[in-house]
Amino acid sequence: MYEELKYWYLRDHKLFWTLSMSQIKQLCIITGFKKAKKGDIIYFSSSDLPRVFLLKKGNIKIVSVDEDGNETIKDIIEKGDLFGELELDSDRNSNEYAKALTDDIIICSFLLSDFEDLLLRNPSLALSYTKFVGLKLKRIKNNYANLVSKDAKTRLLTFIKDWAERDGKKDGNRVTIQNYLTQNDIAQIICTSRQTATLLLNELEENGLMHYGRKEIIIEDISKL
Amino acid sequence: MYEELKYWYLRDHKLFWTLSMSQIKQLCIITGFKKAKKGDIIYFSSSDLPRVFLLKKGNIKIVSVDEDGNETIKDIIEKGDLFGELELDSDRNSNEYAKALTDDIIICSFLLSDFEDLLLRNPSLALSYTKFVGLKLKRIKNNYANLVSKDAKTRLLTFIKDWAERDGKKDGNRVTIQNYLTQNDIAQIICTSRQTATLLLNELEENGLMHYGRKEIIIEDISKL
DNA sequence: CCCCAATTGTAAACTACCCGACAAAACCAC
DNA sequence: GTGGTTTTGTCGGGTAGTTTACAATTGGGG
Repeated sequence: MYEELKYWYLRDHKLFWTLSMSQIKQLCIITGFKKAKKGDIIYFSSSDLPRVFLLKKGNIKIVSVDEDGNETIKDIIEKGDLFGELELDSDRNSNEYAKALTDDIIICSFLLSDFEDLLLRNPSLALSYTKFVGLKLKRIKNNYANLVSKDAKTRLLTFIKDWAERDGKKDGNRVTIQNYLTQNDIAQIICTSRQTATLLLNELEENGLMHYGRKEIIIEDISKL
Repeated sequence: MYEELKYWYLRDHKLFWTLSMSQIKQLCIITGFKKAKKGDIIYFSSSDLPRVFLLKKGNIKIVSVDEDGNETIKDIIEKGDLFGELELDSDRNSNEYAKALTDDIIICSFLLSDFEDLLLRNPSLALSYTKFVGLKLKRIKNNYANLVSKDAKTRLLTFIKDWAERDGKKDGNRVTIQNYLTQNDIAQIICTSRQTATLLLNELEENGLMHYGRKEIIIEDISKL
C-alpha cells in the first residue's frame, strides 16, 4: 500500500507519463520520502549522494548562503516541481538548502545515478527532460533580462502577474492568491530591498489595484496591473 | 570532399563524439553552411525552420532587441559553441540576431527536428546534451547571482578572469587576450553603462594591472586581479 | 595620406534604490 | 489575555551607477 503510493506519486508527474510501472519501480527502489512542516529546513546539499527531488505537496523556497553570509532566494518550488541536481552534474559545492513555506510538505527523491540510467533507457523521457531543463533555462534568461532592463516596480508587477497566473483563483478579472510569502521573500525574488518592496506593495494598495494580506492577496482587476 | 568536410566539422564537437559516421550523415542531410565577416548580421530567428547552430570558427555575439529598441548582448559565442534553439522549443518569438565580431566566420547548422530525432535514437547523446544544457543553466544562474550581489567592478573582474581563462595565452602570470570586444560590448556583458566600464578599465590600467587595447588585452599578473 | 565613423575619455547632474534605524502591527505559543 | 517574535510601515541620508553631452583618439577605407 505504501509502496503503491510511492509509484503513484512519481507517475503523477507529467514527465513520467511515458514510463511503464516497472520502470518507475526501478527508479523507486531507492526513492526516499520526507515530510516537513512550515519553517523546517531541508538540507539537500548534504553529504548524501546527489539526488533529484520532487515536491508532491506544499511550497518551499531554495535559499543559498554566499560567502558573506547573505541569504538569497534561488527559487520557489511549488507542488509538482522537480528540484535538486537538475543539471545532472554531481559537484554540489553550492551552499543551498530548502525551507518549507507551508505546512504539510511531502517530498520524494531519487538518486541522480538511477535517474541517469533511466534516461539512458528511455530516449523519449530523456528528450522530455531536456526540454524541461531548457524551459528552466529560458525562464531564468527571462528573469535576467528583466533584472537588467526593468525597474523594481515593473519586476514586482511581472512577478505578481506570473504568480496570479500560476496559483491564483480567478473570478472574472478578480484573482485571489493563497499567500505563502512574506514581503521580504517577494523582495528577494524580484531582487530589491524589503523596504522598496513594501513601498511598492503599499502603492499598489493605495491605487486600489490589489490588497496584500499575510494569508492571501487579492487583485481587484488583473487586467489593470 | 566538401561533404567530408561537413561531417568532420560536426564530428569535431565533443558532443558528437559518440556518434557513428552514418548518424552524423543523417544529421547532415539538411545541414547548412554560412560564412560571414566582421560586422555581418546573421539572422537566425528568421522565417526559416528552427535550427541549432554550431560556430566552427570566429566569434559572434547574440543580440536581442527589446520592445523599446534597446539592444542587449545575450551571449558571446566562441569557436566550438552551439547556439540557437538550444532549449529545443520551437517558439521563437524572441527578437534576436547574431553579429560577427571577427572575420572568417564559419557556421554550420541543422534542423531542430533532425536533431531531436537523433537524440531519440541516441540516449547517450541525449544525456550528454542534457548535461550541456544543464551547464548553460548553471552558468546563467551564476551570472544572475553575481548581478544581484556584486558591484560593477567585481563583475568586470570576474568577467575578465573568465575570459582570460577561456581565451588567454598564458606566459607565467602574464596573460594576453585576443580582443574582439569593444568597451561597449564588455559593458553590456557585465550589465553596466559604457561609461562605467571605461572608467573601471582605466582604473585597472592606472593601477598597472592590465592594458586594454582594441586588438589585445594584456594582464600583467592574473593572480593579482 | 587623409577623412570619416567608430571607439574611447571625461565631467556634471540626476535618480532609483540601498541601508540603517525605529515604530507599529500582526501573529503565535503559552 | 500576555509576552515575545516576526512581519510590516515609514523616514531620510548616502551612493553606485545612469544619463546626457561633448571632446579626443583611433583605425580603416578610398
